Order: sequence, then structure tokens, then C-alpha cells
Amino acid sequence: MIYPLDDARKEITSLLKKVLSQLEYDCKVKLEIPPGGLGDFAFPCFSLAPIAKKSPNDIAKDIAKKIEKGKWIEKVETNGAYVNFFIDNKNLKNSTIKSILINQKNYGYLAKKNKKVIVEHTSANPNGPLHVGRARNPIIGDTIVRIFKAAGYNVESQFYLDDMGKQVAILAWGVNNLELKDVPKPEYSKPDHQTVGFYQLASTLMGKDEKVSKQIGEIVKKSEEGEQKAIDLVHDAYAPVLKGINESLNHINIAVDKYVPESNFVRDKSVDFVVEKLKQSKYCGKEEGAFYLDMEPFGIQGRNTKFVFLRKDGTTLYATRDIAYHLWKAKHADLLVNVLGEDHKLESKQVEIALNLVGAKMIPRVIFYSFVSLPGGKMSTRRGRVVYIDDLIDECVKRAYDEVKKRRGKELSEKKMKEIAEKIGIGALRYNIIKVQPEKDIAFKWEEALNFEGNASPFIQYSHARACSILSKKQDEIKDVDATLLNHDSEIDLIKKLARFPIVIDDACEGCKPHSITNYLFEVASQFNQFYRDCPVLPEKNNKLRIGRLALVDSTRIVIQNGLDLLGIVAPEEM
RNA sequence: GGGCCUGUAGCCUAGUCUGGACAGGGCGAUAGCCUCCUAAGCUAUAGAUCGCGGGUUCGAAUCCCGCCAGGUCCGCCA
Repeated sequence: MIYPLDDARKEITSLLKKVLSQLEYDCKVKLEIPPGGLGDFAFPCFSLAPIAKKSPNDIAKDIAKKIEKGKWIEKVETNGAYVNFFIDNKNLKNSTIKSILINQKNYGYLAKKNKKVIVEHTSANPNGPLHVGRARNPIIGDTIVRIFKAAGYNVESQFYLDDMGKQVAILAWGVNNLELKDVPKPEYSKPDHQTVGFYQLASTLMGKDEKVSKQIGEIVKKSEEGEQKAIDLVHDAYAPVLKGINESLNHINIAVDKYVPESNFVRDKSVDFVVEKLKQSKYCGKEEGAFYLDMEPFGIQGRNTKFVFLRKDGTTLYATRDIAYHLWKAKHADLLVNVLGEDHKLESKQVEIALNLVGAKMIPRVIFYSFVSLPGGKMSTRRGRVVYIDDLIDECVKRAYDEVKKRRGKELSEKKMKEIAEKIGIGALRYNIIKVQPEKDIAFKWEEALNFEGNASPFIQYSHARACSILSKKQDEIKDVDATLLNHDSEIDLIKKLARFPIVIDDACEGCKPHSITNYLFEVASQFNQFYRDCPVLPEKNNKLRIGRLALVDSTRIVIQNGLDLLGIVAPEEM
């Protein structure tokens, strides 16, 4: 798949390289995008000054003089130390519009790479419903999945299921030893909400009653030893929770391809292989019967730099099993991506070091996100101090419904308004979470989460709806388009934005930066709104121009729809 | 005590990896725009010691060092 703007950039790069080698300047060609009106691409010459022993301004002039005219270059100018390239707009306009209208749903998507990526995300303890503190995980993860697919990879998403830990053992004990009437009453009928009360009460009892604590310890020990009965007991306890979590994920357009239980790696003995390999490492030590790796030589600092991977009772730990999981993943993929909370940074580093020690061929690329906190502090399932994802989803949809009703209550049916509210509410939720870089802390505030104006999903969805509205009223067929007639600044700027989409996808994938997609879409929608103001489409008398504008409207619709799809957001035809 | 992450207008944020043309946006504020394709929109104005202090460089929000503040981790937990 070759896209116009990318093609133009390649041409400029290669012509530049040619000139630089003629002048015998040895440097990398890094193109910048200049500010408004100064061209489409720019090459700064500052760094050449010491090599050429000339002022950067003169170097820029020398280079500009020697650049040949190519298929894409219309004009080369200098501005101080910059060589500015102007792309042939006629060519760019026609080929961009053509590319979009031909490719439709695939516009922006990159050529197939024949490589498989496993994206691990969410992997939450199945002891209760998902809460907002970790809401970034599935949303970032799913967006990454979609971006990698668009960038040409085969992608599988995995949820690593912790079925051996203390958290699920507490839940299992609770479900099997407590009465329904004694546990806190849930607000939702979803199975995860119905079950979490048992966990909360059991957790409290464990703190007070040593007998309870001991029984829970037994469950943990037996499942870590791989005893099937214990694993089944735990499985039956968390199954409804997982079902509920999955429902929540589906509700926000997230589908997990595979749930991978931790116990798999105990049962198939692959974790024993990891233990044996690690024991052979020269960094391995033994202390009171337990085996550890010394992490200090690897730059890990702190009070305790020992990474214990085998307890004195011979059972493995979470991180040990995680190593086995990663070895297994590496066998089935060409690239691994994990989305983890920042609290997992050390564990992840330990796993990475251990993977290198056991000779793993692949180290995962990890995206860490900071927590979403409540204004008063951290969320906690155990203490019930939480805003659940389901609360947030419901509130967003409800608020969206109020907005729709306020604006369109007189013209739309109840059913239609509900449909639109669902698309907008969930879009707003996903957008608000993804638009911020993962590593920034977020303090959760309702008024921000429920923002429906400005840089938010409804703004973009609204532009899409506007485009659809125009297209639904058109009398003409969009064919024999002459995009060169689109000469208003608003039109040219819009087309240039649309032309950048494939590059945006590539960058977002390369840098694992899902938030760059939201920024781009906001710019597209904003530019479309300016076009909408400046260039009436349907009232335009000139047939050729009207059809050209219709083609541009349709092209914008396609880019917004494809872009929102990358974010797992539905593009409504009306709102 | 130590490691890692974050710090950009009243609030939120892009840009930081890969140094470059006046630090882009949004919310909120103020002032305008619906006999015209959906005003969830558009235009204009005001608002920034880029946490603080040094350094490197022709050039630093961006790189280096020190400090301050917030988050997070330093379990034979997960």
C-alpha cells in the first residue's frame, strides 16, 4: 500500500540525499513539518554548519539550488537555515481523495507484515468487578491491538488469568463458607458484582480469624502444588466474576481473544523448567531453603535486591510462573506487547532479566500506565472504596442520553436516542482515557470524565454525523471527481490532514502511542468544522465543485470512521 | 534510605525518545456568530518564570548534573 503523502516524503528524502552526497555533506536526512504557510516538509541545515564551515543560511541556499524537480515537488524555498519543500497540491489533492475513496474502510491501513503480535492486557485478579483505578488497562490494551492490526500485524489479545494467588483463594473460601445473607448487597445483577461480596467479607474475616487464614493458605498451597481439586474449586469461584468482567469489556467494545490461566504453566511443568534453568544461573543463590536471583548486578536497587523464584516449600511464585508464560508466548508470536500498571515495573524488570538468563528469544515491550485515583486517594476492592467500570459506563451513557434528549428530544424516537446515547457515552469514556499519555497520573473526576465538548469524543462523532447528514441529502453521484477544484484554504488544509492518516497510524504503532490517534482525529474534526463553515456543499451551484466537495466530505467521513474504529469508538450517522 | 515515572496558563493536556522557525490544543472566562448542509459547532480577546538551580550547544520544554513536589515500587504477595 503506497499512500500519496508518504510517497512524496520518500521522494523528497531521496532527492535530498542525492544533493547532500553531491555536496559531500555526510548527515542523516530528518524532515520536519514546518509551521503554517512555510511548506509541507522542511530540512534544517544547522547541523551541517560545522561540516561545511559555512553559515547554515548559505548551506540552505546551496541545497535548495541543487534540488531537482520531481513528481511531487512543486517549489523549494529557503527560509533562514531551512530548506522548505512545497508539494504539488494538485497531485496531492487528486491522489489523496482517490486513495481514500478507493480504499474506503482500509484507507490508512498499512501493508500486511505477516508477523504476529500478542498483546497482553487487563489481566486483572478475578476477585471482583473491574474498577476505574485500572480502567486504563483494557482501554489502552484494546486500542494497541487495533492500532497494530491497522499497521499490518496479526494480533491476538490475551488476558493472563491469575487463578493461583491468594486473592482468588480468598474468594474461593468465601464462596464456599459464607452465607449469601451475610455478604454486602450488590448494586448490579452482573455475576461479578454478585460474587465480590464474598471476597470482601472473607478478606475481613481472614484478618480477624486465624482459622480462616489457615484454610485459605491451604487452598493457595494446594493449587500451587498443582492439585486439580483445588484448582477446580478456585475456578468455580472466579468463573462468574470473569464472566462479569468480560461483559463489562464487551460493553465498551473490547473482545479478549484468549484467557490464559496461570495454572497451565504449573500443570504442564514448564515452570519447573524455568526453575531448573534459573538454578543453574551464576546469579542464583539459596537462603533458608528458598532460591533467589541476585538482581544487583543488573542495576536493581533498593532495600532488597533478591528476587525469590522458588519458596522453601518448593512452590513457585507469581513472577516465576510469569516467566514460563512469557516463554510460551514467545513460541507463538513475533512480537510481544504487555500493558501493565506501574506497580508492576519491578516485577516486569525481574521477569525480563530472568528471561534473558534462560535464553529467551523475545523480551516483551511493556507499556506502563499510572493509576487513576479518586480525589481522596487510591481505590480498593477489598475495602469497597471504588468506582466500578460499570458505574462509569452507566453514568456516561445516562449523561449522553440527557444531552441527546435536550437537543433532539422532539424529533427522535426513544429507541433512537438510547442507541445514540450508548455510542456517545462509551465513546466519551474511551476517548477521555486514551487521550492522555499512559504514564501520567489521573485523578478521577466525574466532571472531566463526562466532558462532552471540545477535545472529546462527541466533538469528533459530531463532525462525522454532520458529514453523514450532508451525504444523505446529496442528489449527485460522487464520480469523475476533480479535486483540483478544491482551492479554498479550508479545503486544502483538510485534504492535507486526511493525507497524513497513514503516517499517523505508523507512528502510533511504532511508538506505542495510542494517544496520538486522538490528537490527530481532533485536528481532522476541527478542520472539517472550519470547512463546513467556509464551504457550503449542497447549495454550491457549480456542479463540478459541488461533486468535488462531496468527495471531500465522504473522504473525511471515511477517515473519521476509520480513526474512531482504531479507538474502539462507534461513528454515529446522526446524533 | 534507594530505584522508576510525572511536574507545561485558574484547571486538563500536546510537544520530550530523535534539541531547531513565534511552546500547539481543550475546559473555564470575556465579546461576537443560527431567515444558510445538525450551534455537541465557528470567530475573536485575555491567560505560560515549560517545578527550581546549574551545565552542554550556534540553539534547550526537549540532553546532562543537583534540588523540590506528587505517584509508584523495594514481600518466600499478586
